Amino acid sequence: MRGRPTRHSDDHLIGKAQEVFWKKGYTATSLSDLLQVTGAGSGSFYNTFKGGKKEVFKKAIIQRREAFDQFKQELNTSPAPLDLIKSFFRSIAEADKKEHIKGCIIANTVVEMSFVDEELELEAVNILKDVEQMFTDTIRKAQTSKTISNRTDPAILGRYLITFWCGLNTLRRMYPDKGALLQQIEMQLAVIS
Amino acid sequence: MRGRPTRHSDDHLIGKAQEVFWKKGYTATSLSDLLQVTGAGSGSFYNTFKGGKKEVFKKAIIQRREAFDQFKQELNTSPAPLDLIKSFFRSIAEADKKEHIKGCIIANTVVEMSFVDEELELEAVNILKDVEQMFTDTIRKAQTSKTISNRTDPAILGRYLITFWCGLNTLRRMYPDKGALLQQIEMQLAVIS
DNA sequence: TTATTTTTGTATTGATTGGTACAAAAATAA
DNA sequence: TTATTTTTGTACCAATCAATACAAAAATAA
Repeated sequence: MRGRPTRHSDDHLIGKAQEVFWKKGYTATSLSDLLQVTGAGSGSFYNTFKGGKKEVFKKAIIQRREAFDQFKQELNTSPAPLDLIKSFFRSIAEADKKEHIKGCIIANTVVEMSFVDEELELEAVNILKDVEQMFTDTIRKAQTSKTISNRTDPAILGRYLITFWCGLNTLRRMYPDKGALLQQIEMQLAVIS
Repeated sequence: MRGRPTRHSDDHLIGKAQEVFWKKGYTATSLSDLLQVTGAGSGSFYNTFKGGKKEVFKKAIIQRREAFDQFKQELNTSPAPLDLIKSFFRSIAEADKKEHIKGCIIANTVVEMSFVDEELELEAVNILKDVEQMFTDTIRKAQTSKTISNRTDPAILGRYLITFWCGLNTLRRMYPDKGALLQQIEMQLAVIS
């Protein structure tokens, strides 16, 4: 391939941009924020992302979807998939304060984008629905294999877990504290047993 | 009192501003948005709110706190306060689509302001904590009066309800639909019984 | 009436916004 | 080497941002 070598790979730019978007959200993140954190100049930046700020944000969101898809793969090969999901919830309590306050970038996006950008809103909503589907499927299997005794419709319990996830996204900011969060996580996970 | 009469009362300005903030959030709402929706000119606007955009937002938030305080008053004189809270949750399902997508301005603010404005973030967090306290107190009374049989620590159940409220704030955007929401609301309220 | 006070409307500010233009740099292909 | 291609860095752009300056308007007080 011809041309001057790239100093800033797409992944590097998206990764760094994601960090800022995760903290400040889409609207509050300025282009100069992105240029500063990535180290790229605006010429280089727009050469990479013709769609500008919105394109990078979308790619940052898609990167989170891919991380989720990878988790789903691990679930599929796990002997106890429901335990893996429960462990994931419990591990949230272990995060440090800054991570609590950042929350989940997908849930954040659903809240922020409602009347700001329809396309980005839908993208984020669809990811949450995929996560919900994963919850539902896993719970259904756990019911079939008699791993859990709760016989409530798995669709309702899956929706219960995604609601908990989104609630946790705010609770973590109210109480960015391991003890408080773990107590609530254990109480809510006990429903799925 | 001397001086030219006010065409735009504080309450009118705050009320109209609140509508825009509720939909678009703090950052995405521009001053010209506010001037357009209120009908005021920038001179008049800044004469009323020396603190500019931030002052109006704070007053819009405080107005929501006052609406909550009023609900708390009604709770205090109610013969069945827990039922009033449950009815409130159920009434959420009845809202129309636009209301679902707007969600709760306080929960929205907690999510948006994390790394944007510490003062506004704290203000919103404190309101949610007050709501949680109301949940906890009401549940404690219902346990004492043997209105409910669940003997879990009321602090945990109060925190459970505020987590549900915040989760609902995102679930409503995923499924702005009466049936889906009511099903989830009934399932989660059943825990408090 | 005249002086004073307050709100209103308009013009305008400087700073920041997202985004372009363009030439130099730095690689490969011919 | 020379031509071509792509990235980079800098200068710059129009539009919008939140906010101010200021005089006319419209009331009350003296």
